[in-house]
Amino acid sequence: MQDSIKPASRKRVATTGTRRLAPQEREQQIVEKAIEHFTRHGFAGSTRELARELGVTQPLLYRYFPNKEALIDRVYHEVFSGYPNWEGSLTDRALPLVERLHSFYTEYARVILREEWIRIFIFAGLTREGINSKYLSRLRTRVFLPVLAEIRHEFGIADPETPTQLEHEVELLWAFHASFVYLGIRKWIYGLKIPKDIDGLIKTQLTSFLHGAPETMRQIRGTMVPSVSKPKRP
Amino acid sequence: MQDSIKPASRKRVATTGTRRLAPQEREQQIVEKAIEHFTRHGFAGSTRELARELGVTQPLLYRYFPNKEALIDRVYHEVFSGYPNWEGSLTDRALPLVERLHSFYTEYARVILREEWIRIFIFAGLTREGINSKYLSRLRTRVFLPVLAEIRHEFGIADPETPTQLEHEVELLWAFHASFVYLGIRKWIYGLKIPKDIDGLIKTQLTSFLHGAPETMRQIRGTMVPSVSKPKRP
DNA sequence: ATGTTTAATAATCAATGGATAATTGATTCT
DNA sequence: AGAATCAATTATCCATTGATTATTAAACAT
Repeated sequence: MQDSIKPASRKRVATTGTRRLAPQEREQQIVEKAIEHFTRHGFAGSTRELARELGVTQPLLYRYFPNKEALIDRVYHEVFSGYPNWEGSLTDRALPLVERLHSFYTEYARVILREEWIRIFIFAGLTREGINSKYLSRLRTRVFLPVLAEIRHEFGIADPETPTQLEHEVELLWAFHASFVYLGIRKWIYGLKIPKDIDGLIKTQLTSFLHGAPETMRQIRGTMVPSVSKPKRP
Repeated sequence: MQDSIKPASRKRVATTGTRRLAPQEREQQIVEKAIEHFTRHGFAGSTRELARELGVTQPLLYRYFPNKEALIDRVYHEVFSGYPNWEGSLTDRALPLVERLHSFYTEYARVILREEWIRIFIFAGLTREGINSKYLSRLRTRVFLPVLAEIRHEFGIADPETPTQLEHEVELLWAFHASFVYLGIRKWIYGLKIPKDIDGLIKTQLTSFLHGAPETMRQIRGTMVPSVSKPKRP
């Protein structure tokens, strides 16, 4: 079992029957397998089976986490934290808007089209009400609103005149965004095949979006008259 | 099933403490509450709590369903069956395409934006691999492909020349479709507010889609050259 | 009324799963 | 080498849950 020989520093390289790891290592190992486990079975996945997958007894988990809930929290944050300022480049007008959007969504897709991202996000939404709100409101302020501003700038569209007009614009962005998230849902929840060429896909959707959205934003201005309803001007 | 005609027909009108219902009624009652129950808690929701919500003992459920699995199956089919030929009107060229799409998606949204539809569909996808395939392949053949054909016809676009081109077109439709499904996901899974004016929203998305998609379909023809790669013609 | 049918309950089982306490044994320090 | 430390296991508890069996009692037929 233990390759006892050697100076103490000789850590066992995670063969089966791994015993007595450094706490830090063991914790990391648990978290990683827990992500895998909860990704597959949801948060209802049992600690016993998780322990089995780790090749470890179930009570050991309780040395590292006070209860199952704490482990779940850790898993959630491990998956959804630590993406710093991704969105920064969206407003860099040195580059053409299409390119900015393309490179942002390329990176974004790379992250969210992973099995654990999609499934854990959805599992979390289903069973822990409101837990995703922080992520989603960041998405709105750091992506949706800036992108809308860039589109208005690029296509010379006036700012929205009412909150309702703004919300309609935001909906256009939700729709665009959804086309990528739903790709992940189709793959990792419905079990469908999706195109391999994600990059080509992003280009196509982007083309479609940039043809459709600006024109629609203009119409939103024209149709949805602000406060005191003016007569429509044809 | 003797529906004993006559005076005897005086059934207790489901006050609390309802005992001894006609089997048919009881079964219906169980199914309805089960839809509610599994919608909220997923298929992991316990039969005991379901029984409690019904005001009935848990073993009674086993008089009506051989096991929990059978009840779940029934719930699934109750929610996702029995929508006959919805899609028929999509190809009725007597009406303008915009109107056809508008009325189809109005009706479609009315159905899928319900809590039980969204949540049970997702719960099912997450825990029973492939169970949604039948529904989804019907969606493709009865909605996506016909709509694409109608768009080509309306905008004078040639048929796709390769399977890949077709799949890119289908992706455009998935994206459009996703904008509605994701509305339900935002509401019933993320717990976000969504616009009240769904009808206005459908119109906006439709405008955007019909501005963007046809143009993109033309580009797909131009860019993705069939089999033996011809030189691009500008 | 009386007996038959059967909807519904009471009682109970066995398996599962989260959590705790006591024990073992590998590693490290002196 | 021997003692101390603490990672990991063993044993066990108890609540929950799907499922079965035996019993009760409401409704109907005669």
